[in-house]
Amino acid sequence: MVKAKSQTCCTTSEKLALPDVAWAEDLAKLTWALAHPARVRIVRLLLNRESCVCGEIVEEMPLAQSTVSQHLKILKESGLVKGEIDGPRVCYCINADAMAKLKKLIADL
Amino acid sequence: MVKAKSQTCCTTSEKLALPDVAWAEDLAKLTWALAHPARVRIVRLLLNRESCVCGEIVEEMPLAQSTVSQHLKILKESGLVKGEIDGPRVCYCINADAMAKLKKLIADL
DNA sequence: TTGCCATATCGTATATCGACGATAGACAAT
DNA sequence: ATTGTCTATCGTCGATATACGATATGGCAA
Repeated sequence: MVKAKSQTCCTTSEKLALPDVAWAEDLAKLTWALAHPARVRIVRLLLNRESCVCGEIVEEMPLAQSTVSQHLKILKESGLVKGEIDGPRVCYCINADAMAKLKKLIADL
Repeated sequence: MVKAKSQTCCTTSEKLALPDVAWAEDLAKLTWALAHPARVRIVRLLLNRESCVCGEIVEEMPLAQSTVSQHLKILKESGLVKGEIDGPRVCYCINADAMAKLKKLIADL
């Protein structure tokens, strides 16, 4: 379809430093945590509510408790979410530092 | 370990509108495109170079040409990257609109 | 202790990812 | 037309994601 004339493309061809691999892995890890609609919704939920026990999250999602628990585990592993034991429940909340890091990495893209 | 006293958690408990499902899927689709270090590096490469033919990307990455092509396909499907046929080559570049959308969605989290 | 509740983990099935080599298709040059 | 180059797609493999129900764990209350 689109047929560009030669040389209209690829404006800069000087040698480019390879983007830092560790940095790419950092960002990929954080974005991967958000790479599923259920996890996006969980994060939104936590941001709206400040914090939230697991059971409330399960109620809001059309997923089994065990599935939600797995998503929460992934979010915890990414660092985006923290979980604190609060008696018989677990209270989840956003890790503001990790969220800020994600926002900065994306904004600086 | 960390043992919060009851009621120090879950500060807001009013009814919360379910985050928009379509919106969550939108963001998940974009973040998923970046959820792999190789794709993050490709995006960085394209941002640095304005545009870039496929072959140059392959040279920068420790991956087979077919693998890079697959990652590019995923990036195209997410909308983050556009590819224009330029004679025998394909010139890839960032879709600024999609990138702006991603940045806004993340910033507004 | 016993039982109850909330959460995590296990086990399993299916689907998708991510990698590669091989091959097909498109285009330019000869 | 033939050849060579560049890119996309196919086929395949192992690894991992995602979902669920069943079960284990941990804390609280009686």
